[in-house]
Amino acid sequence: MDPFAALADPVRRDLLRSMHPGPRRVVDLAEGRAISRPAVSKHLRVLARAGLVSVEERGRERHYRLDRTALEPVRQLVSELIAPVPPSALDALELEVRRVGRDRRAGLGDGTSATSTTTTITEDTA
Amino acid sequence: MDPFAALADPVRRDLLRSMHPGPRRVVDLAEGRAISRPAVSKHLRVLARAGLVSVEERGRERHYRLDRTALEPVRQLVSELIAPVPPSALDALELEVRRVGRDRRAGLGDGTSATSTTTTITEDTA
DNA sequence: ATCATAGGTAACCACCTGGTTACCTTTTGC
DNA sequence: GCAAAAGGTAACCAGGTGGTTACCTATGAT
Repeated sequence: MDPFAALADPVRRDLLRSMHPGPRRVVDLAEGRAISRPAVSKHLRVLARAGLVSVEERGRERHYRLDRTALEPVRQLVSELIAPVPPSALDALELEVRRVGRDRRAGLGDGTSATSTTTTITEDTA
Repeated sequence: MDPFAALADPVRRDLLRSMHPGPRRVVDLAEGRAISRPAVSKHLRVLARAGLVSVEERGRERHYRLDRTALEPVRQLVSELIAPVPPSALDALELEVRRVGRDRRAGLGDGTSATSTTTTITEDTA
């Protein structure tokens, strides 16, 4: 289970937030939640396998601690995607534009493209 | 579908990377991949519903463009979790430490805790 | 010694997900 | 006008996910 998949569940994200200030016991982590303790246990196992938490066994208690290093791939992807197109990639973009141009060669004189419609799909509550 | 869930799939992450330099057509996005075009279509719909991409219809082509703004919640969570414990939260940490101390009152004199074992679970290839 | 507490595991279940093939519509090229 | 290309949708299927209850072990408190 990679960190991305582990972060996909809102419960797990919230568990991580709970551990942010410091290690937490399973009972404490389960306390406020609507779901059962075994469910929390499962989520913690997922987080552990993703490397996002480490466990410290203290007697009968297990203290789960956030392991920030496993967030690195996520941080990296986000900055990679947020970053403006690097100069070195401008060639590729240029090529793409030229290829599209070739596809619709002779077509619509200016790029104002009357048929072009940009749509942002909004969660249609299906 | 929230952006976190959308990013959980490696194919979708790669699709986003493909769109990073600029908008891409569905055929182009499907080209290199092992999966069928309808499968790509489905992934694109998921990305669209998460707000991570927008579509520009150009005749029979649909150009999918990365929408960076939808990445904001992800970026925020990561920095929230990576950030060191803010001074204002130190009280909570303190309280937690004190509570644990109360729990094992009279117990183990120093904190060197012989029974304490920190374990980092590594993907056991189940 | 005994009882409560912490917490993991197993078995089960409903539902979602990601993939497929088949098919359909619309636009474009000739 | 007609064939090809772009791409969405439907129906279907296997497998994963998240939840539950029941149960078990181990540690700590009295």
